[in-house]
Amino acid sequence: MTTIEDVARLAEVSTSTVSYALSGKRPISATTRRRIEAAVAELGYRPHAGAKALASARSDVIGLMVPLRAGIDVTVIMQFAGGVVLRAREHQHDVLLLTKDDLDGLERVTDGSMVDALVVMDVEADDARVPILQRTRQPSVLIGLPRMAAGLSCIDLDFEAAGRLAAHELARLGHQEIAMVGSPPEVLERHTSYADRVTRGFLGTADDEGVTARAVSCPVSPPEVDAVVERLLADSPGLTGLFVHNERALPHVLHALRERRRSVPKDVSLIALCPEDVALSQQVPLTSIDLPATTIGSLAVDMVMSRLADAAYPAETRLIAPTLTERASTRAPRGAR
Amino acid sequence: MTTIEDVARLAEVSTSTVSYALSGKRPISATTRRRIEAAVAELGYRPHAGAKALASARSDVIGLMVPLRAGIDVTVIMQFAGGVVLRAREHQHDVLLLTKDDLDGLERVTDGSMVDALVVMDVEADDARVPILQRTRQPSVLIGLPRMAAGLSCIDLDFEAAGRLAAHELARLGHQEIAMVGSPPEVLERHTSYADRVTRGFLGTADDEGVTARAVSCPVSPPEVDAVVERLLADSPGLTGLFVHNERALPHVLHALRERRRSVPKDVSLIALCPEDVALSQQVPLTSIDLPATTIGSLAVDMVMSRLADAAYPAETRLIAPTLTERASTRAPRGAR
DNA sequence: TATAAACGTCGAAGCGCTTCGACGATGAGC
DNA sequence: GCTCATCGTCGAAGCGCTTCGACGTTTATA
Repeated sequence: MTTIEDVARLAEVSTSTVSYALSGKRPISATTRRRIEAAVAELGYRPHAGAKALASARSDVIGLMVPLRAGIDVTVIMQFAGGVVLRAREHQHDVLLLTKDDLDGLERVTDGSMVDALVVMDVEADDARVPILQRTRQPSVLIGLPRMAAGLSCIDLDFEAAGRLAAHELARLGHQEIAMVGSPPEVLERHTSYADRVTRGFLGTADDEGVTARAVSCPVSPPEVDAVVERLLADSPGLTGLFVHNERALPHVLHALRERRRSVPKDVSLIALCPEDVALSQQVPLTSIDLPATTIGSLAVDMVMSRLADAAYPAETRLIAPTLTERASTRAPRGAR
Repeated sequence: MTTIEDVARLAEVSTSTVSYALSGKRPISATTRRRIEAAVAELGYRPHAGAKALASARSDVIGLMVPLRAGIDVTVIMQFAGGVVLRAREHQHDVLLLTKDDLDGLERVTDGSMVDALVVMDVEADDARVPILQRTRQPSVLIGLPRMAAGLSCIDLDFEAAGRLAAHELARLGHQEIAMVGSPPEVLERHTSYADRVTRGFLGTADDEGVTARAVSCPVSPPEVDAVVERLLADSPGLTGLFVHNERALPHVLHALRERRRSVPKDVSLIALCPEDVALSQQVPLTSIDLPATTIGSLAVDMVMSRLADAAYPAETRLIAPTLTERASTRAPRGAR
């Protein structure tokens, strides 16, 4: 292994000079800097991460807590993670992968100074991780909104606004009876914050606009989705507008409608809340509200880096405004004015 | 931050004794061990990861290189990653997330001693990472088979056997004209090793069994999949058996068949090569060859840990035998004997 | 032109941990 | 009863890096 001392010897300077040249924390003359850079290149020097962490109290690693049990909207998770990793690299940081339920792991990496900061995904209303995060030295940002988050930064799509937007758009098109197909029961039971919020927004706005609306939970297996759609159509014969926030059920919802001879968008208009590529890879390109997971991941990293750079930087909550893109799955209902 | 010295003071022993008690590398009397454990618990002591890494030349972290650009079989990737993380924890290791194409990152974490070992996913025939891995001190295991892998361990599903198994099963059922719907063109162009291997197995065995077979590449967007199926049916009017190794195209293949009034399995038998939950979440439960991604991820970690524990442990290549589970998407063709 | 400020570099002191060698105290073997 | 290994513990020497204070040397400032 080549050390900073090797570099110093070859460049004929002291190790501290090498350190300063590399970190830029003190001015170094152009000529010695060049000599040092040459030595670094020649030896292929890379600082030892552990030594650096020990001496500087910075590991240059951020922790990312992901729900890793396959199943829940894998696409979304991967996009978040992708955004986080990419942006972390731009900030010269690596990413340590932690699983959502590994509370002990969380304490291990914070108390053991493995990570400088944390990004936490899939936050629930009363998330067990929140109290731990509140008492660690490391700044963290939650993707999602817990009930209580004093001192913690949060970021998320403004799901409530997304629900409102969907209801508003369906109402605007003239739909009088609409419904939301939401998250699987497990998710709702955990009170994963976004699920509650989107429902509230949807139902509230429908109410305001004088439109009949309901919201149903929806599992993800084809037969169960089919049953949900069956029941929905039976209970609401006049249903013409659907808002689906359930990535995995989405294709099966479309299939169930097709089976029942309900054409999208002729008989039923459908708005999806999902990543753009999911909306585009259905049989019909779906009018959708984008879930900009990559962007949110990147922003989460930016936030946490700001707090790392400046201890006085305040905790904040950011809600990303939803945008709706009209595609081929919505139109005015038959006989609308 | 509480240090080993705090623990030593409270337990009234030297720091080295604490270290030995915690690592178990030297015998410690039961009484002092108890005192130390009590002190550790009372202070909530966690060793500083950087200091430990510096002193012991072990970071207790393994690197995981993942193709993080969303798109390619997200489910599979997540399952691999899940298996890796879970098993790594069982070996007292954390996981550092690296992206596939970050070659510099690879060198940074190896040369900088950030990781003790590496698990590398989505390996191509001539993977640029292979030479780097060969010259690092850290052991690594590749998920996939590169053309040349001297000194590196590899593990993967035996994709060639999987191709053979699929062809054999279709032939056994009596299908005379079969086809394989394979990976997207991008994947094939990169010579991602599994794609080549599965095709070879499929065509070879079909040939041996005297069955007409072909293999086509297949993109993932619905219209493109539709076109592929269209062409396939046009070119092979007698086609009754299909083998699909393309998780993202899978639902659209099923849809395209349905559109053309080809019932599965009445008119066309279909075998999928994908994770079990994907096979089960289609409209028809699919006869499938399982891609045991979680298992492979776990095994990869076990392999790399063996090499870490024992420098003499040889590099090896392990191919997991495929298993086929019959479900509702296959049967003998009409009028077969 | 004298004087303070900024520049460029060095040496040394840690950061918190592991591990080697040493050393007294036991217990076994004969 | 004496030797010798083993046990249990300690002290000290690093691991490779950052950073503080110090100390010439320039360069501006008046």
